[in-house]
Amino acid sequence: MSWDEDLNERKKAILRSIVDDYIHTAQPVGSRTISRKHELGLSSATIRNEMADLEELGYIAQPHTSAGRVPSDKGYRFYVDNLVQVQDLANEEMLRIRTAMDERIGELGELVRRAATLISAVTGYATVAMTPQAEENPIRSIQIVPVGGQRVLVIIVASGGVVNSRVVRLDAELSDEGIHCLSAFLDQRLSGKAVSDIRISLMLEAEQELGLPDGIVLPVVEGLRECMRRIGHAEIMMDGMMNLLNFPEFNDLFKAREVMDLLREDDFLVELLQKVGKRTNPEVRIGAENERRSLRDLSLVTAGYGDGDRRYGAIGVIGPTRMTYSRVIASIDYVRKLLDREILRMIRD
Amino acid sequence: MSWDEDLNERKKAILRSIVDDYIHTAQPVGSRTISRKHELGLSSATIRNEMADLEELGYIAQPHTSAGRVPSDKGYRFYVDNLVQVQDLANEEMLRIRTAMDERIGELGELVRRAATLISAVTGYATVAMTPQAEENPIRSIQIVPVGGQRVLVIIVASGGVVNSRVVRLDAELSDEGIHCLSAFLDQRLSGKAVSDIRISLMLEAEQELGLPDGIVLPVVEGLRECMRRIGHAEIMMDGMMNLLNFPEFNDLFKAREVMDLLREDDFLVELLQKVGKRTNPEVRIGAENERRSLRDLSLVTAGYGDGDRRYGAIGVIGPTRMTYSRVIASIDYVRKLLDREILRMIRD
DNA sequence: TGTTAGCACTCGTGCACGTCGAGTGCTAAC
DNA sequence: GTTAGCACTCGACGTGCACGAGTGCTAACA
Repeated sequence: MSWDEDLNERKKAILRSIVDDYIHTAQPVGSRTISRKHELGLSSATIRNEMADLEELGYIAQPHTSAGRVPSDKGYRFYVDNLVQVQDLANEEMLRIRTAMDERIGELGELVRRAATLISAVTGYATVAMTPQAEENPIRSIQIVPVGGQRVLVIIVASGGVVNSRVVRLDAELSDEGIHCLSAFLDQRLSGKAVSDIRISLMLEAEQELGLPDGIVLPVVEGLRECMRRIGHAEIMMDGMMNLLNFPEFNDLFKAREVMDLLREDDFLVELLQKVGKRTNPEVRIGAENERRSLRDLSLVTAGYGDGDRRYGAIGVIGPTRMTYSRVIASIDYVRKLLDREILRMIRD
Repeated sequence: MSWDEDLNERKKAILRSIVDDYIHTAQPVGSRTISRKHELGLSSATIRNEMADLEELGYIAQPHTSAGRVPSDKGYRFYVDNLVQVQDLANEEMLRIRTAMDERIGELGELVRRAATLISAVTGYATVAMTPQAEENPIRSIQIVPVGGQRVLVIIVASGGVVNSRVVRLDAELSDEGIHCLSAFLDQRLSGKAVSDIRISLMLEAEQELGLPDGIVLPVVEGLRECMRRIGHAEIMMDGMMNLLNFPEFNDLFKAREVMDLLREDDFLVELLQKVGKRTNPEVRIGAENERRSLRDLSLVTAGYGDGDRRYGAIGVIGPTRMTYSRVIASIDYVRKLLDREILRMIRD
């Protein structure tokens, strides 16, 4: 759209005032309010005239005749595209985020979860995050480590350096050496392969060659499969959903439930975040720009992170359309950068 | 209390009818409803007389003059102690739970999380669960495993067979053999010790004796400490909070928020569940029997699980006072038994 | 003596109506 | 082009009223 032709500077200033005010109060904004609070040097009557124009152009709307104005989706869109000034987070906030993200965490999932927690703490909205996924990820190495009590820790490192592990209970006893041999065997046979290459023949071979009893190889392989399943499937992390209940737009319990239910649909969230996956710059989807009906009163700010190539995930903030876009965009962008850095640190080897 | 003297059989039957009905409808129960729905062979007038008595005795109450009756906390208490018939879950339900709990899961935390999910799925309420904790748990064994990219997996097994692991990024490069040596060194030096025995002297010793560069031992030890911290501190798992929004008693958004906020106070939940920790039989706390103000409209059913000795955790269901006690008690008891079994499997070695 | 039918009474719910005030659009004056 | 003034609109809120569910009480019945 060719926005700039539409609005002169004064209209822009007034629109900005309306949006800013509404973001804070959640109440329709009247002409008098603007002429008092914001120092535009204009009387309420003048502002009323401009507001009538803005309404005709579709940037704002009136909930009912004698109410103030409320930004429309188009109004928010213009605000986000042209009016909002994204400024860096405060130094303390950046420091806090950086410190929390910089604790030598070696597992991506843990890091992403932490990122989500930080973002919702900083913004006060709900955050969703998706871990990178890479189906048909070749196995780089496998290790089986005894942890006592007929249990072993199954560790898998996939290409790209993703690690996953799981404690598995065996159905039979096996010496530490036996476990070590099995570990070496599986590592040697499966390195470079995909998990779908694990076949029954391989399992039988392992049992025969190493002289293993029943009840060893099967649980281990099940564990490997589960680990690879977790690596291959994107994992969704969430935080701060309860924050949403603070906002008056969720006073309608039905709406609140609708959104909460939506946020439990992992499949939907995966699809949503995959779409934005590769776009690193924060992207804003406002109200009805969202396809899902239950999101049409909400806004979504998303950004992708990743290694710049195959492995990418995304983070997103969900809040009312009158969210503090500048702050949200700044936070999400900052955290994204940190994630990018960490992911590069992890895969370099 | 010496309940039985208070109520004759007919009063008991009427009280049971009131509670049963109210649990389903959440509407005050009138005398006519009872005389129609429940086949007691009594007219509404008779029932009215009995209800007046029950009210005087404090078992039921009237929200206002022309409304039906609602069970009081005392009424629920009597119902739970004397009237409710706990019956086993349906066979399919038990099977479903058993199958999900029986997947050779070797890590207690994972198991407990699954237990919580199952309980809230079966009951339709919210579930909280606490993992066993054992502060000052001696270390049984330590293993450090390279996973590529200057990262190692730090694995700790504490007494009682609890396993915890974490991927840690090192600040310097180290060969696989070097890592192996460090692993053996730490394992040998720290087995049987508590985590508080890790001193700077030990770390310096490790660096000198093994000729390690800076940036290796510190991250590893930090990782160990974090693992032990997780093992030592009880972890709280939750599931099904959103279920609560379904119930009309949460239509008051303020109340809903209050409860949700409470459920985020891990400290409070730990304290709560620790109190019941060792009592294995399901215990019911109704309404005002709870100390916390925000729980006074809710009921809590809890049960402890563990090895019968030092290590114990607890699970609990939170719902409106008009919860389906029989079902909740049955579910929680069944899951508890399975947890007991698994925990014994894990520590035997 | 226990049970029941009948009836007056209570009180929350839903609806119509009136008042109040915030905010608007329009007009005329500056 | 800007602003003061004014009539108008409409939601919020309070009041009054009819309705109905449910009660307690009394008197009749078994």
